[in-house]
Amino acid sequence: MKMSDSEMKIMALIWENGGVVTTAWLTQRLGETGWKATTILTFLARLEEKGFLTVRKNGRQNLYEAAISREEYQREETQSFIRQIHGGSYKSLFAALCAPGHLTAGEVEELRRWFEGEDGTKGGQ
Amino acid sequence: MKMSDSEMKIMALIWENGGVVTTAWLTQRLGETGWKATTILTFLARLEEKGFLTVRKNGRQNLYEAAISREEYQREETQSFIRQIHGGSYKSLFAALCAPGHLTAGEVEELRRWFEGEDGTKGGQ
DNA sequence: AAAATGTTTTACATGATGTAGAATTAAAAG
DNA sequence: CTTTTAATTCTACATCATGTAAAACATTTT
Repeated sequence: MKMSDSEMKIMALIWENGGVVTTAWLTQRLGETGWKATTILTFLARLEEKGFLTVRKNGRQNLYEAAISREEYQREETQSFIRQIHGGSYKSLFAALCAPGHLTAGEVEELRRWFEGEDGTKGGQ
Repeated sequence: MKMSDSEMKIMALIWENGGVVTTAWLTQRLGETGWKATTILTFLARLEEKGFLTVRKNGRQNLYEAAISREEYQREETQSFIRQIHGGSYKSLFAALCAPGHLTAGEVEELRRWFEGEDGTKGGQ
């Protein structure tokens, strides 16, 4: 299940916050979007339906908490992306990354160094 | 502009073929999908609208040719993916790839070796 | 001219997404 | 304890992408 752009914007805030958030807190942070309160609530409800958030109540207020970490979501999306666009081939992905005009030589070098430090057993940073 | 799954299936055949294809050829290859001729034509028309195919006529037949290579499409999708899911960070992508349960330690090692051979100036694989 | 064949138009259902008013419910105030 | 207030849930709807294909149209063949 994928997040829409709007849903992603909300999840980004929740992930950033790192804990339980209230609608009020979110609404305040989302002020610049111009979204009405009910619009935000709709997105939150959909995020719960999709399994990305858990909701519980405190009095009449809702408390939301991420049900998946940003890293886990990124991992899942990355796997799905490689399957869809690169036919499941990591090499195809790497070739795309290394193509001229995308990663610069310097960036490739940086990643190579980073790679040398990887042992494949530790998780994302 | 993105390709839908059905459109992608068609493009895969065209890319595989490497040259100009006719509807008849495609219809034959797409036999197992069970798509009606007009359905295929609809997908082809949409692929042209989206700029992925060029069409020209030979008598009453249409001739289709890819307007973008598979590699170029993969590059564009990869860039867009990194922006959307990893906030533009290559490191975030790599961290997701190296997370336990995705690439195996052996695959990481293989990629690391492959990376060492890269100089960042040459194109696809 | 008629028939066959390939293409273009038009159509429509379904589902995702953005958007938010209405209705409901629960807490706070009086 | 009743009325107000504030937060949430329901319901609604327009738009767009997608899958699907019949109907209509245009060319060749026969």
